[in-house]
Amino acid sequence: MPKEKPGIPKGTRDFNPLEIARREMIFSQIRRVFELHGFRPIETPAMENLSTLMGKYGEEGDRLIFRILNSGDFPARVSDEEWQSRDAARLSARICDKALRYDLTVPFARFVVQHQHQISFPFRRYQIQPVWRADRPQKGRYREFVQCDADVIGSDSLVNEAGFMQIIDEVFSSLGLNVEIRINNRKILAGLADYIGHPDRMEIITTAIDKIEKIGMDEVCNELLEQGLNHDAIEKLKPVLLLPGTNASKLEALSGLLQGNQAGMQGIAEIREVLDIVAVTPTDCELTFDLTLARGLNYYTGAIIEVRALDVPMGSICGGGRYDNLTGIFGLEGVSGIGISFGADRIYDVMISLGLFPDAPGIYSQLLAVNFGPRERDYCLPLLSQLRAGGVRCEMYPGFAKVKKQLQYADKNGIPFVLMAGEEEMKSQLYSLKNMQSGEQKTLPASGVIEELAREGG
RNA sequence: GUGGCUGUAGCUCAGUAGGUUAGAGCAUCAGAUUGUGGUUCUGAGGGUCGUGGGUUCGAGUCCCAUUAGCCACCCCA
Repeated sequence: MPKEKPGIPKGTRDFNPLEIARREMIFSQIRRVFELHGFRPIETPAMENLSTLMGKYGEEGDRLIFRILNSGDFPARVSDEEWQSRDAARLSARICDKALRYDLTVPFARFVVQHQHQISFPFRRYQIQPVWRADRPQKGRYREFVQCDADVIGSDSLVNEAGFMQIIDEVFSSLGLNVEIRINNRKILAGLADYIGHPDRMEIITTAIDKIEKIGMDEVCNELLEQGLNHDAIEKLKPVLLLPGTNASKLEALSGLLQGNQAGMQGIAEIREVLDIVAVTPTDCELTFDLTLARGLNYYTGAIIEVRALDVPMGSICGGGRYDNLTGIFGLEGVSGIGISFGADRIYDVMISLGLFPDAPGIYSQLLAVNFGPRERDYCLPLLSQLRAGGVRCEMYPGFAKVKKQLQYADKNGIPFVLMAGEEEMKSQLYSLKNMQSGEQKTLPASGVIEELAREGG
């Protein structure tokens, strides 16, 4: 029998203790800031009904949803004709009722509608859980990754938008990352589409101009041409997208152009108000109004936000926006919400490449008791209990290995103190305590050991 | 879904114009007089060279297929 090679699905990862410690550092900062802003945690299941997810992320999104094959005799429910059709989308809908969650926003919308009678609005929740996408993995792209979402639902006040700017600023400051927050507004993009005479082509226009930075203006124009926009429209659009200057001057110029366009002017007014509110509080991050920011997720209706690391090329590490009617699809109309999502895994990757993690943030025992034999072991165990009662992490080496081996174990696991007690120590009711960093060794009574560990900041 | 690159020990890689028993470093384990680690020294285990076919007297090396991983596009955290 050939042995099975160990492995995990591509795009997924194992995390060792050091990586966990570092990831936990990111999660705890994000959690701390969310809670400081009054958000409260919820959790939802890893899997949702497939129907809950389908159609919420656009055509591309549907394809990237991980489906879960039904249990039992699922083929019996499928006709021969359906099998023969070989239509993946149709078939999967017949043999899969469930799917892994693709993001946290749609499950949250479902949660809100389902529990609307227990929720008082506006509702501020946060959620830190993994999501899954059947994407082809590459740098900064995983098939399983953790999103850290915060949303306010049931309030259309722009204070929320400003609040999220604040949160983003605080999270990245606390992690020591330099970032640029970019903000735009879907209403401005709608106004722009209208302005160039293609009000119905907003989706195409936005996804095209989103690529300006990547492929350049010329390529974007080519793409728009291919999509059926005429020359005049594109020529009209060009100078707008290249508007130079500060946030204020860009907004000024834009409001001149979009005069009389209701959606556009409203978008401009919204951005201005958000910027004004943000200006009241001090922020570290760059906050730029960027007309070319056009996030694809099709449920955004107002503000759209994206954050990028300044010192490392990486996709967006945080994104979000306002959605006016996400709960509508589940039957709760007229509830506006806004939320953001931190991509913990990308933040981790950025911090690794910048070397921002402290050297040894791991959690390990502070003391190892060397195990000389049954009597010596039983002599030490009560002291270990006492130490733990005082909050000192400690452990007894299992089994009676050579002392050399036991010390090696302490060394490799970064355990700073080793407790040794054999014949001699037991006779005089003492313990030998070795400091692994200095090599220094003291012989002390139990109380002395406890004091020493307390002094070392256990 | 489309394209490019790669696949030799647990890990990182060497491997020369195809030629004998495929190497190194790290890691692991064991020893250097039996209660003292991190340094050093010695030794050991571990590979059907991703898989399948082909060319050849002979293939880790050349050709084809297949598979896995990485990178880019698409889209996104």
